[in-house]
Amino acid sequence: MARRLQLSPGSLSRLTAPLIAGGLLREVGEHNDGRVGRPTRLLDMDVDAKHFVGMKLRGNEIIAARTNLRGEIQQHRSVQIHDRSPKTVIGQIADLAKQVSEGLDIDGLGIGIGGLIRDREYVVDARFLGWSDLPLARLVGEATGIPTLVDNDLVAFTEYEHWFGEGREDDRFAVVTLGVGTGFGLVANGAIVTGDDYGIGLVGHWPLDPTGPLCFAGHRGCATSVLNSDAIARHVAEALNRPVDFEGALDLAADGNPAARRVIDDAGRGLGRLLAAICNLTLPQRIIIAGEGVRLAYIASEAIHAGIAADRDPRATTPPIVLGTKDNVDWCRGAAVLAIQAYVHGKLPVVG
Amino acid sequence: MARRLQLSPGSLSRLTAPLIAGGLLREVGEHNDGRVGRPTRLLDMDVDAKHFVGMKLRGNEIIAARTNLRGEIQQHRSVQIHDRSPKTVIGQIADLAKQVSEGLDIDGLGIGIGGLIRDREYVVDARFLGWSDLPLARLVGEATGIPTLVDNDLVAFTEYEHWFGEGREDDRFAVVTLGVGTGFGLVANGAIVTGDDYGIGLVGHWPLDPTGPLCFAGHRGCATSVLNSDAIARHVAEALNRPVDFEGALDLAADGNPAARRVIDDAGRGLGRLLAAICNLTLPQRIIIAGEGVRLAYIASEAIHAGIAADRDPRATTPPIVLGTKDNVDWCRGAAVLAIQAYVHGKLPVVG
DNA sequence: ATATTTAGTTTTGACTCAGAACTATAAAGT
DNA sequence: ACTTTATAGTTCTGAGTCAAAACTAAATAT
Repeated sequence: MARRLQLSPGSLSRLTAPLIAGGLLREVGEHNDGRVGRPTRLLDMDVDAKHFVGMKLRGNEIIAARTNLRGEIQQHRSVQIHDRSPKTVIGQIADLAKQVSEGLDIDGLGIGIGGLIRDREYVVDARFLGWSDLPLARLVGEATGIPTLVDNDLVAFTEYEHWFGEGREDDRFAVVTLGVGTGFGLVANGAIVTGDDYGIGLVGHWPLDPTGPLCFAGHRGCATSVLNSDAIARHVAEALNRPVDFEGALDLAADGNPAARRVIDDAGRGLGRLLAAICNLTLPQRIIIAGEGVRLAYIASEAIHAGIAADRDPRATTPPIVLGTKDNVDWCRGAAVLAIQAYVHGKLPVVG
Repeated sequence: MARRLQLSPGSLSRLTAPLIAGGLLREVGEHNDGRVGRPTRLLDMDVDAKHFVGMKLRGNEIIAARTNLRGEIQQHRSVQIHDRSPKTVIGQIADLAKQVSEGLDIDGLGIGIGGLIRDREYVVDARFLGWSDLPLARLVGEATGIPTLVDNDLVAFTEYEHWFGEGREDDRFAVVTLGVGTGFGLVANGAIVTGDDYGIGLVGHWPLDPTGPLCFAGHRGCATSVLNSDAIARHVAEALNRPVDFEGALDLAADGNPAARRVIDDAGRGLGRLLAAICNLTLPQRIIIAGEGVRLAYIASEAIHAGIAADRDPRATTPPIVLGTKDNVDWCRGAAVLAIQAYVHGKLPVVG
């Protein structure tokens, strides 16, 4: 279905011709829904015409994936970080890029990092790696020969959802990630909302429960103390007086263990209040919850909706809340989208 | 200073010629900063070439103002509402429009209402007037002969700040209004953020203080119970056991009365926490505080900053907070901007 | 077999833009 | 006082884009 969005058929021919010649678009058969007349020639992007690599840097691990033009993962691999010095890590990045490319030509490399990044190039501050003021994109570009872009991992993840994920139809949506930290990303008026502070972790100590436990920084019932997977595991372990990890805590809650249920529901209610705040301030058309700890949102669904209801006007409509996977490779798709966007916009940096 | 923003001088000539001929642009002398060469011919908008009227509808009052193309007020007037039937109010609107126009040709009329408005035309729900599903813009257009647009009062106010006010340089800013209700407006990525729920009063019951008083709806320490001017006056009056109004309460706090100071500081701290939430979620470049109750923000400045600090990462930078006036006529400028925008975009509705 | 309907391409004319050529107006040099 | 130089601003020109029209292609309907 060659839908001509606001474009005359003449212009469409003119514009698609070079893309077909260049191998980016391809005719994929014909379509005729029983009506009279010549059938339409279906055009589809040849999403495998180009390849990109996305990587997520964590404190002790690099995850890498090769994707096509749509951010779909074709190959992935990870490696442990033992030495956090930029030189060593950049060497590991270059090796990993070579491994996941499998000899294919890579058009761009995107890297997502939890921290403060400037201009999709400089790591201003990434404390979990001990890095600051590092021109990472240029260094990796030189080491790999691939045009490279860097950004905050949540920016990258949000861009993925915006271009190819659950938010692709929306002009306005929010992303919340659960795990060892709580992340937030926002798209409004068709573009991601960022600022100089982005990457500090602005919702990490959001007050969720005035009667909740204290976090290390002294906030009562903040996201870190109520919602983080470590905190949840710890609270359940303390209640049961035996070691429990995050997944174990969720299992117990799902099986009806009252102590675990209470901790999980407190977390769910807190998350709901955060979602209510997001809805009240940013009026999203959709909320996407993802991250390693997303299973919490599946198990505490009722508590989440109770938390939302507590802080919203009863007349307000709550947008659909979609839950993603806990797969860590998803972060790589986000990182790859940084490169895909630069490719599409003709903004890929020149290497060498 | 004819700055050609991304435009060749040739195009600039072509584009400005019809605007000068149409009377919208005007040459206002020459300028030569001592350098060699022909001096630049300065162009300025003839802001008085067109006239607009903005009105704010409240429960018992209509405020109207005539403005120029820049939303600057040239004349204003108000009238009491005794009968809230649409027919009567529309008649008053028409009278008021005629009075403030003073015989001048009015190019557009904007109306701001606290409530749910659709398509800048329909009043879906304005409970303080008891109106619902009223095609107000069309009816007023017919009654006055002036192309008319309606929108939520906060949308209108935010658009004013966006086009001509404190936010005109920013791509991203927030507006908070204080008074008998708490209002919130957001501009992100260069455009206002609204949704179907806008107009319900989404921050009205925002939780500000877990130990605060209860509001009528049963929320502890919500914006209605902590921040509303009525609530503040009541709390001070109860503490002093004598009648006090909002301005009186502020006067007492400014003079150092401990009970008043405590109520005002609680309100300021609560407002600060709301501002912190806004900053954490929307990363504004500026926060504008206005409304009838804005004096609270002047008097409780320290408490506000303490409230912000409580809920923000210490590394985060807080944007400039600018305080507006408590003048009710400001709302009319917002309403007029609705018409100015429609005029500039060529979207003024046809009347008759 | 011909007509009709829908899809898609090529042609055409209107329009926009940047750059070049040109005109206007100042200060600086002789 | 006249010429030169620098800057501002207009008009002209050629490239590019677009929608509409004319035309070609491929299906069903009669």
